[in-house]
Amino acid sequence: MGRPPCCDKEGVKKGPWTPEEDLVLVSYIQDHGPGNWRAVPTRTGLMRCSKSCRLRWTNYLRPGIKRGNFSDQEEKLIVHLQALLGNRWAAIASYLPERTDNDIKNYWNTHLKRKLQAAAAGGGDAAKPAAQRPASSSKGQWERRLQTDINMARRALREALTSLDDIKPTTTTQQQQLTKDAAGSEGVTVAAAGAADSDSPAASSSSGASLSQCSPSETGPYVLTTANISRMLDGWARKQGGRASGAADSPSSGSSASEVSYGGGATTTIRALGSAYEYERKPPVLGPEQTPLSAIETWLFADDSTSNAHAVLGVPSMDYHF
DNA sequence: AAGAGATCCAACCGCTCAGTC
DNA sequence: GGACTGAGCGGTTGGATCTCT
Repeated sequence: MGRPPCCDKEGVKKGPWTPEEDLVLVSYIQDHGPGNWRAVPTRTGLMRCSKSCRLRWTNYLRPGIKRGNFSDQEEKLIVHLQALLGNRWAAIASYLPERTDNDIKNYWNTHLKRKLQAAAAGGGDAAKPAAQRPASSSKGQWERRLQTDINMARRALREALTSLDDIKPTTTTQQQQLTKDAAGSEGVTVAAAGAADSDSPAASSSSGASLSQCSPSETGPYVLTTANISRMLDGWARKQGGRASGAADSPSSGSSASEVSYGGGATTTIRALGSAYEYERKPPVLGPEQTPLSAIETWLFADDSTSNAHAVLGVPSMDYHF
């Protein structure tokens, strides 16, 4: 039996989302939370497939998403997780809370795969994507396998993180700088989000992610706008019942505001209310004082019993041993 | 300056899984 | 237990942008 389409083909809009659509979706989710995607198009009036709405939210509008500019740590982690898990991008993304599976998948396909192929051609095949293992037919099966292999995963991740030590600066000041850089890119506070990572190469790349730093005169309004919507969401959810699109809510004391510019000049000021991901299912974004992988590392080394990891990664109370 | 090719990424498609009746 | 439905996942594609010649 053929599965019926999730939505009628007629009258369903496709292609890039407009800022107006984004706002409608964001406003709806502010009020109702993500979920029940089937109802979203009808309730919002969006001429979009429910799947499209969900995808737009999870991959672009969801708060706490970091775009582009993959760090060496993230890169290494992705490579090793891919080797362990195969192309299970959602599972891999679960270890990188700020990244979407789509983002990781794209990054893998456009950067890492090629890198590894080049590395393999160069002789070393240690990082060979071993994930050409046959995909299991059942999520339950692979989750069980994952459970079974959890220690192997931890070991491999330790190797990944340890090998970073060869890349990373090793002096104290350099480590501090590294931590600061990571924090700068991770601690996307509403006020300063646009200025994150200004010194990284990728920040000046052509990717849409970096465009959030550009002025409207430098970029089209759309990318800037959606980036700001995403940023706006970083602070949205604390106040129940408040609608950001209304922009009428008074900000809580001391909160910062982010301005969302639309189209050719109409500007909607969105008051950011602080960071609370009320409806967020992924783990919360790490604070600016943490390195981006510390949560993973904490997990990674949770059941080990030695203690030189912090010397390597600058993360306190983390064990690290071989 | 302009055209061709390469690159990147947002979005779509089709499938499977899980929950409900 | 089977049918149905919603949600999620991974593969793929279309088009915008960048780079090279």
